This record gives sequence, C-alpha cells and structure tokens, in this order.
Amino acid sequence: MSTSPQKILPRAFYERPTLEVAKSLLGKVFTHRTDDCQLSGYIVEVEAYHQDGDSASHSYHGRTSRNDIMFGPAGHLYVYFIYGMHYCMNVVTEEEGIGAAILIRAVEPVSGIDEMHLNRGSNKNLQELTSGPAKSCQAFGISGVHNGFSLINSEIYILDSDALPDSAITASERIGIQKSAELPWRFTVWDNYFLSRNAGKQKLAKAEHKYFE
DNA sequence: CAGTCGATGTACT
DNA sequence: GTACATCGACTGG
Repeated sequence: MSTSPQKILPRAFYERPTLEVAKSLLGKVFTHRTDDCQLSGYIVEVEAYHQDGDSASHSYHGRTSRNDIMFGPAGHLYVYFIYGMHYCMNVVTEEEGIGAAILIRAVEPVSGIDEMHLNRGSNKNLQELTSGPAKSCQAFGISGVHNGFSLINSEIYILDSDALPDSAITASERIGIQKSAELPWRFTVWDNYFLSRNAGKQKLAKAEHKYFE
C-alpha cells in the first residue's frame, strides 16, 4: 500500500470507454463519508452497461426519466430501485449524451465495517455484508436519494490505487439478465472472497487482500 | 451443498 | 399487465 495521500478519481477517469473504466475500477476504493464514519472498500466485481448493442442496458431504448443520469456527464452515481425492495448503484461513464454506466456488484470491506453491519441488519457474517449489488448499496447506506450524486465533489467518491495485474482480472457473462446475456461484460477480481457468485467451478477461497497489500 | 420461490414498487408496453 | 442488473428463506438430497 502506498504511503502517499490517496487521490479521488477525477472525471477524466470515468470519461473513457466503458469497458476500460470497468476493468480499471477493480481494486479502487469506493468510499462514503458520513457524519459518523468513513465507509470504504475495494471494488471487486463490476458489470458494464452501454446503449450501443446492449439490450440489457437501461439506456438501450433511449433517454427516459429513470435512466437520465446515465446520459449525463461521467463521474456521477446512477442509483435505481429494483424488485420492489433493493437499490443498485452504478458509476456513469463516457461523455455527456452517451448512456453508459458500470454496476458495482461487490466490494471487499475496508473501513466502517461495524457501521456496515448495522446498515445490513443482524446475523450477517462478513461475506454477506457486500457480496452483491443490493447488499453493497445497503451496507454503504446508498439509496435513491443518492441518484445523480457527483463522485468528484460529494461525500461519495472513489479513491485511486495501483492498477491490478491483468492476471488478477476475470471477464465473464453478466448475472441476472436475460437480454444480451452472452456479452462478457462482468469483471471480477479473481477468486476474491466477496464476489456475488463464484466465477467458475473453482472452490471459492478466502483470498481477500491477495492483491491489495 | 443446489434448486426453488415469494416479497414488493416502479417503469414501461 | 409484465418484467425487473436481487435477496433470503426454505426445501430436498
């Protein structure tokens, strides 16, 4: 771990091709600074969504009131409500006018873990805290009120970190979708303990911190 | 373990 | 009406 002060990722980081941003988001430190504490964790699983050729994307059929944030400037949070009870969070990519974003599906907790337990409710083990998109939102206290928040100058931001080696990153099909299901636009930190699902047939090893020391 | 299924609100056809 | 970028409780082996 570097000893230099950690830097908030600038807008230029997000204003790039979505698949590049998705891969380079792995290992970065998602952070929500609240009045009481700082919730943070390494991003270990993401999925890319784009208006071009991706019928699973909320933006595929054009701009609406729900997906409006996806078409706005990069570096903002797109939060949506799903299945009547859950929130999922995305980071908006590409230049303004293009509807693209990256779903944050799993995080490895770093700080504020006690607060995450409170946010998630009782009787959860550590792995259950953030091993899914709606779990991560709940653990980090993210909900619909945060839709459209800037990741550049608000209490929600992502800190830079050293890039992971390519050998640590796995691409696979996205989870929980029917359309465009063949696109390999899910990116994971290989074998991380906090993934929402196992990437393959391998037994899920308790390998957190493997790439983050 | 793996598979199934109900909960529950909103966007969109 | 129907589908939905999910989760957790429950079943059976």
